[in-house]
Amino acid sequence: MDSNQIPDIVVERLPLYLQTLQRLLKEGQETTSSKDLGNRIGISAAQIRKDLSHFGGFGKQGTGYSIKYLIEKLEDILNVNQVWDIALVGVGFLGHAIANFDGFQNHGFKIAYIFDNDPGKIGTKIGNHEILDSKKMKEIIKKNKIRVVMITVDAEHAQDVANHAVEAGVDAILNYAPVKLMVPESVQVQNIDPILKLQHMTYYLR
Amino acid sequence: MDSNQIPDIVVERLPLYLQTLQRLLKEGQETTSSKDLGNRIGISAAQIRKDLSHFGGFGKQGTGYSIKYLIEKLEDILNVNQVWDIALVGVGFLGHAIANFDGFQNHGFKIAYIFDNDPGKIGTKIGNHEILDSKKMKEIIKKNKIRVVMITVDAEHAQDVANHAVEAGVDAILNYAPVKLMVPESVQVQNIDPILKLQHMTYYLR
DNA sequence: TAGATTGTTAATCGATTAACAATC
DNA sequence: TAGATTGTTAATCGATTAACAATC
Repeated sequence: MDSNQIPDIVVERLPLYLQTLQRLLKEGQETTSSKDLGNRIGISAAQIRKDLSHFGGFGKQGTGYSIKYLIEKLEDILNVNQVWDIALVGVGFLGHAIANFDGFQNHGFKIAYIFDNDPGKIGTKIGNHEILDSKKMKEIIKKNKIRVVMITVDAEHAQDVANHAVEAGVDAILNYAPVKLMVPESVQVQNIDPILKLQHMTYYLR
Repeated sequence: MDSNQIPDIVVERLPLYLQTLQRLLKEGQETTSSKDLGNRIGISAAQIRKDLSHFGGFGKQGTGYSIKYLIEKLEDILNVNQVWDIALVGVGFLGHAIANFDGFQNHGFKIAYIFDNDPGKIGTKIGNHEILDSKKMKEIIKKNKIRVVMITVDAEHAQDVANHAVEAGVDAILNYAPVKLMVPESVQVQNIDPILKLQHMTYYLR
């Protein structure tokens, strides 16, 4: 166990470990080793052991790790042994796709509120969610203590939405707009931008 | 100029530099400095200069970088001074959203072919693209020398699609399915998975 | 017991930062 | 000229890997 600050690059790998372990469990496997897990993920066994050792000793010499137990531990560490209500802001094609995505539920998340500022959309439904007026976002986030927001509005409005969300008390933002959001240091931001990923790959295409 | 292998972590940052420079150009700015750019992106000026120095000297002492010139150079380096035709496979909500996204065009990409295996979808249209039968994917990719594929099918079918794409000659895959794809070393893979990003953030939420 | 695999320490490797001469 | 900023070298920092005693 290490009570110092955990490097963020280690934290970043934990969800990947969790995902892989969950797949193995589903496939009926009961134990794994750092070697096995590393092979599947494409990283070294040493790195997996080192990463996990920041949080404790979860394995047994000779036999490796109980998948079920390690999943539990990782869920605890990542705080996904609970369900986080998410507010989704922006109902374009992308927001619509995310609102209809059913993969969040089993992994610690739930789209709980959906906002848009288009009068033509407000009041209509996606699944069983009514689209709410963005004007009410701040109030509703505050009242329901929502801490996680997904932003799927266009680049021009993303910073505005982020500002309102932060004022309402949100402290994690998953941003799909192609802009760097300016937020207080205490607020987590992660970006998803397919263009950056594509351009990263085309570098290698000659 | 450095003729050795460029670290991938450097390559990964270049699209972000390009994106930021394009925004600055749009805002009417004509020159920038490593300090200015660093401030906007949230990294050090030294790192930007070091990164760029792998590819050549693009700036002028005292005045910094011509934004227009640096954009040109980065587009050359990233091979996005051309338009890459992309094949999109899987027309669920997400595939639909991507097919309708108009942000690719100006950044080096174009959705050129869309595939699905659902007879109810084949032959219907998204915008002016007809949805084609996945059975024809391999042939069409080969014939049209498509090198980039986006996979938006579910986790169970993603590896299958990847296999066919690779057999057809594709060498870059943007994968939205929550699985690690097994492909030859020569094939680039990038993953987009919102759950991993969300769990990365919830680690920090106490 | 013999084989396998952990958790941890030390060694290696690589990335970032600081500093500065060169020069616009 | 004086101020600003580059490109590059050396110093620092941090992450990954190798190795191994402990032990299931």
